[in-house]
Amino acid sequence: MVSSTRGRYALRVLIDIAENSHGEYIAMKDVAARQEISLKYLEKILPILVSHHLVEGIHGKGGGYRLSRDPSEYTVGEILRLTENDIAPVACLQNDALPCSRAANCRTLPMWEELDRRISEYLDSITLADLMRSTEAAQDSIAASGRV
Amino acid sequence: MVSSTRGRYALRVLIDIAENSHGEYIAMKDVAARQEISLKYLEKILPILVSHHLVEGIHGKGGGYRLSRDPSEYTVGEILRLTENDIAPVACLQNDALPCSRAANCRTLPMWEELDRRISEYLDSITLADLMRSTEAAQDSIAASGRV
DNA sequence: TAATTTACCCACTACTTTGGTAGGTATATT
DNA sequence: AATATACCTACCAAAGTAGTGGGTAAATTA
Repeated sequence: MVSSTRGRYALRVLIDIAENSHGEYIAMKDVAARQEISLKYLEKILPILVSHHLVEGIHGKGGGYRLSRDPSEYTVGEILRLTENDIAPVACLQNDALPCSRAANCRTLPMWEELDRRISEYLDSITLADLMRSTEAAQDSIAASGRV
Repeated sequence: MVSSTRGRYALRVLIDIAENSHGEYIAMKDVAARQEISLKYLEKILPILVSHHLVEGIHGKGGGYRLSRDPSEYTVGEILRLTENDIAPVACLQNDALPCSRAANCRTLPMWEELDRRISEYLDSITLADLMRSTEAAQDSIAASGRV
């Protein structure tokens, strides 16, 4: 699994903040309701985003979170690398992997490396701005209208 | 994780059989020794390959396994789909996934679908024959020789 | 026929990750 | 002072991973 709920929820939260805010702070209570994600679980994900300066949070009434940058300046790859343990497709390519004594003669390693490269390349090519307002339904309606 | 040890070992076993056999049966004891994988664990993986007719096994002295087809007729994607629970990069695209009520409005689903498509396309484009004799070392020596 | 070698089968276990929940504290606003 | 919010720590249930142990069945060889 490249992405578990933690990474996927992180993406959805950031998109929700981007879509519902124009600089003001958004309460997680509202995001949780809109995204149908438990508030308690969101509270475990947000500190990761705060500590890496993807969002800024303020306490107290009227508080919440806002993005630190423009949506076009976040890539999906960056967000997943922070929230997932590792996005490598196989254990031997994970950051904490022990060196493998068979690596130099491994018949499959070059393939895994190329797959890893392709996954990263794709995820790094997509920004939060690309994801905003993007849905299957929207794409279908574009297709139906002939605007393809 | 796209591939756990089960799928990776399955690939290595099939490559080992392909490289060390010319039609005769190869004992798992020997594959286990060459690949440094526990024989007991291999014995859990092979029945999966037998039941899907990727290999044929015979009992008794001189027995073992051999490939059912030419190495060029196995794709990595096919092998991993049999040995891994699922190679989808996210839970909502797995075969046994429950329908998601948010799918039509999900901002991230099209991206996950495209990622899934790219992973499958790549893994389906590589055959066992491609992997045989392929190593980093071999690629390095090709590069060093200027034969790139 | 007996011994040996191999595939094959079933039960069990230790460990890690995932996806949460519970209950509270700190901080800011009204 | 009351309220609303972020933030923190601990805990838990379920599932998946990566095995091990202890056999049985079938084929070959001596």
